[in-house]
Amino acid sequence: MVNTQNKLLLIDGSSVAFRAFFALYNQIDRFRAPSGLHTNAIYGFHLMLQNVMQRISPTHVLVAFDAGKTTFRTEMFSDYKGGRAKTPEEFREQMPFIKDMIDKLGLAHYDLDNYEADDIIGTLDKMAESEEWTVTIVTGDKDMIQLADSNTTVEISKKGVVEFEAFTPDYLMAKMGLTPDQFIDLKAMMGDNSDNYPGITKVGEKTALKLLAEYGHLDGLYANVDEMKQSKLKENIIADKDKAYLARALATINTQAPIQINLSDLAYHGPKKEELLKFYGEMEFNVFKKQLIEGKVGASPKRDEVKYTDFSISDPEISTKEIEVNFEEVNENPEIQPDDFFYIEILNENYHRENIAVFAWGNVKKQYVSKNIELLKHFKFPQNTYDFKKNRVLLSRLGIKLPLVGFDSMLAKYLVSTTEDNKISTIAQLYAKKHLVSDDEIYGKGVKRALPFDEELFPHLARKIKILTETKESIISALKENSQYQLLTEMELPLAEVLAKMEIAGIKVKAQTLHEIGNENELKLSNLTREIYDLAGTDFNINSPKQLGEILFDKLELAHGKKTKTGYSTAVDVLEGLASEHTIVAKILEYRQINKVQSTYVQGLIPQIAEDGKIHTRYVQDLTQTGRLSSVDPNLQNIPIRLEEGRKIRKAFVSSEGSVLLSSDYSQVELRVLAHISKDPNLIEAFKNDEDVHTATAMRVFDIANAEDVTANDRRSAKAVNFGISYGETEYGLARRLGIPNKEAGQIIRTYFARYPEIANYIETTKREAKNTGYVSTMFNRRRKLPDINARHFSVRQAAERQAINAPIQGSAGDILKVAMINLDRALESEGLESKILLQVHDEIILDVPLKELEVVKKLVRLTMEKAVKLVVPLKVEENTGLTWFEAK
DNA sequence: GTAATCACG
DNA sequence: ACGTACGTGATTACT
Repeated sequence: MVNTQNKLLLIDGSSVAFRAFFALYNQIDRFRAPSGLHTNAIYGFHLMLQNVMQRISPTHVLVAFDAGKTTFRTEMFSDYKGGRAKTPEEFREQMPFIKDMIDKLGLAHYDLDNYEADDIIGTLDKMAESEEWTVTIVTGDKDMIQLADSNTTVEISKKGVVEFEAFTPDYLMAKMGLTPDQFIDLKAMMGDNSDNYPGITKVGEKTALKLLAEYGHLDGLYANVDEMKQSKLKENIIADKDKAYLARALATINTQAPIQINLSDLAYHGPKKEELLKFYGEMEFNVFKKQLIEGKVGASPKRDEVKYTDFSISDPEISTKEIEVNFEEVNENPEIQPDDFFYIEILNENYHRENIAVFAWGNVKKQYVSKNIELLKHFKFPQNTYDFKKNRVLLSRLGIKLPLVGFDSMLAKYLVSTTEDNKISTIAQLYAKKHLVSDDEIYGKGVKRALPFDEELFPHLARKIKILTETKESIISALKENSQYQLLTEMELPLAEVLAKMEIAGIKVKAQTLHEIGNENELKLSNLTREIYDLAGTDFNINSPKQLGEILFDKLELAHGKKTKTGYSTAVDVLEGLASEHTIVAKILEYRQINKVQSTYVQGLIPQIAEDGKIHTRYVQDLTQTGRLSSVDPNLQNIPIRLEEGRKIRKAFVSSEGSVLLSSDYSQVELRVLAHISKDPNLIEAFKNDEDVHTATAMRVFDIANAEDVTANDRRSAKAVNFGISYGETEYGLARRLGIPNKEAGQIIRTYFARYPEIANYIETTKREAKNTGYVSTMFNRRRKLPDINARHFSVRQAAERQAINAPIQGSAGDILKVAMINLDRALESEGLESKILLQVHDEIILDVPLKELEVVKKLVRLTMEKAVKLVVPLKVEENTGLTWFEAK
C-alpha cells in the first residue's frame, strides 16, 4: 500500500455545526422541514461538507464531535467553558440529524466521553502523521492551529460556511510570526474568554506577541522574568504564573486520547444514495435531491481514482467548480451582438478619478476583452450593462456617450432584493449557484491592489460577462413575478442617466471660503482646548470618548448616565443633561460641534475639490433598504444646516457664473404619503386645507379648539408624535424624547390613534402583510424584505416591525422624488433650457439656473415636483434661491 | 476592523 | 424580561 497517497480529512463537527447554525441564522425561518424541525445548521453543514470534500478529495474522513458537558479539562478547571450562553434549542434539535446525515453521506463520525473533538482530531492527526499521510483539519476553533505541521493543514472557517483560512506553519509564521507550538503559549498568556479561562492580567494579543518575540516561549518568559525592568506588566506576569500554566494546559490539545477507532475505519467509499435521497426528502433539501438524482452518483469511487463527483456536481448553493470561459482579446474590429453584456473594469471605486483598466463584452458562448480604449470610440454598445451610471460616466470622460440600455443587472438585482449586496459574485451565487472569484482575490487589497497579468485578468472579466448573461433571464423572471419590471425600465434606468449628468456636472465649491472658515475654527478650537484643560486640571484627548469619560465621571465625579459597551457614554444628550453641573460641559459641547465641522467639512471637503473647482459626488443607487439614494466620496447629503456654526459651510457651495442655485423641496412629503397610503380622513383634510400639520395634530390630540391656542410646546409635542408615528415609535421612546412620564406619552399616542384611526389601521395592516409575505412594498412596488419579522427575539422582531411601518413611507417618498427628477430632466431637455440639476437630498432638488431662466425654471420645477404623482392630498413644494447654498435655503 | 460620535433627511 | 425611531456616511480613537 502506498501510504503517501492517503489524504485524511478531520472535521471538528461541533464547531462547524455551530458556525453553520449562525451563518444561516437570519434565515432560520426559511429553513424548516415539514416536520417543523429547523434545518439551517444541517443545510449549512452539508454545504460545508460538499465544499471541503470537493476541494480536498480525501481518501479518509472523520467528523469528530464533543461528547458531553464535562471533560478532563473540567477536572483541571471547574469553570471551563462556564458562563457560556445556553445553546439554543433550535440548534440542539438539529445535532442528531447532522450525525445521521454524515452517516448517509458515507462519512465516519465519532465522539468520546470526557474528551473534546479537538483531542480526537489531535490524536488521529498524530496517528496519520506516523503513517506519513497528508492531513487537513477543518474547524472554527483557532486553537487547532497548534496542530499545523509539514503534513497537516488547519483550515479555520472565516466567513459563512465555505470560506476558510488555511494555516500551515509557513502561513502562521508569515501572518503572526509564530510557530504552531508558540501558538499554544499565545493562548496561555492571553487566556480565552469564550472558554472562560484567564491568562495573564492585562495581556492581550499584542502584548503576548511581543513577549513571544522576545522570549520564545512561556518557559522562556518565566526563566527571564526577573530581568525585566520594573513595570505593571512584570508584576502581572509574576503574579499570574499559575494562571498562565493552567491556561496552557487547557489550551493544549491531547494527542493521546484513548480512542477506539483506527485510521482504516475512516476510509471513504461514497454516499448511501437511497438513504440519502430519503433524508433529503424529509429535510426538503430539494436541490440536493435533484442534483443527486441527476448526478453521476452510482458506484462508489474506486480506490485509485477518487474523484467524488457526487460532491462536485451536487453543490446547489456555491459550486467551487471553475466557471468555464471561451474568450479572446480583441484589438480591432470588435464583434458585438445587440443582446451582449458590456462591462468596464476600474481598479478602485471612484469612477470620476479612476481610469478604465480593461473592458469586456459578449455572452455565454463567447466573451471578448480589450484594453484598447480606441476601440470604444466606434463601439456598437450592446443592450445590457452592470452599473449603467458608472459606465456612462467613465465613457463620458472619453467624450463617448453610452446609449441607454434595456437591462442592468446591478439595478435589477437591487430591486429584486435589497437584503444582500449586488456584486456580480453575489448574483453568481444567487442566480447561477456558482462561485465567482472575488475582485479582492484577483486585484489584491489596499496598497497591494494592482492589475494582474492578462492571463489572470482576462478570464476574470470573461467570467463576469458569462455570469451576467447567464443570470439575466432569472433576474428578469423574478422582477416580473414581483411586478417590478417597469420599476427597472421606467424608474431606475432613466434615473441612472439623470444621476450621471448630475455627478458629471458637479457643484462649484470655493476652497478659499472653506479655508477662511477653517482658520476661524482653528482659533476657536485652540481657545476651547485650553479652557477645557484648565477646567479639567489636566491635558487629555478631548476627541477620545474614553479619556473624556474618565475626566467627567471619574475625575470630576459628574453623575454618569447610560453606558456604552466600552465605558461611559459622552454623547450629546448625556452631556446636555450635565451642562448645569459643571462649566466644562458646555465647552466640550462647543468644542465637539466646531471640531466636527472642521474635520469633516473643512478638512474633509477641501481635498475633494477637483481640478475644475467642483465637487463630484457619487450617488449610490443600489444600497439603501428603502430605495433612497445615498451619496459618497464625499457625502453631499449631510452638509450642515441645523446649527449656525456648521451652516456656514454652505457658503462655500456656489452657483456658476451668471447663475443662481435653486433649491426646491417637498414640504412634509412623508406625512403626505402616509395620508395617501392610510387614507386617514383627518390627516387628508389637514393637508387639503393646507393647514400646519403639526398644529392640526396638536389641536386634535390635545383637544384644542382654536389654532391660536396651540402653544409652542403643544406643537413641539405634536411634531414629535407626527414624526414618531412613521417610524413606529413606542410609548417609551416618545416619553424620552419629550421628557414626559411614560404614562403621559402613552396617553398621547392613544389619543392620536383615536383621532387618526386609519393610521392605526395602516400600522396593523402593514405589520400583518409583512408577517404573511415577508416583505412590504412602496406605491411603486419597490420591496423591502423583512427576514426578522417573525423572529423569536422580542427586540429583533420589534425592530423589523418598525422597519415594516417606515419602509413604505420613506420608500414611496423616495420614489416620488425619483420620478420628479426624471420628469424634470426631460422637461429641461425638451424646453432647451441650460439649467442643470446638481444635487438631490432625499426631499429636495438643487439646480444651477442661469438668471435669465430663473422665473421659468422655478415654476417648471415646482410644477414637475407637484405633479410627479397624483396622491389623494396635494404635494407642496417650497423653494429658495441664492448665489450660495447658504442663501438658497 | 469596530465602536462611538455626529452630520443630514 | 426585553429595550426603546427610520434611513444614511465620515471622522476619530483604539486594538
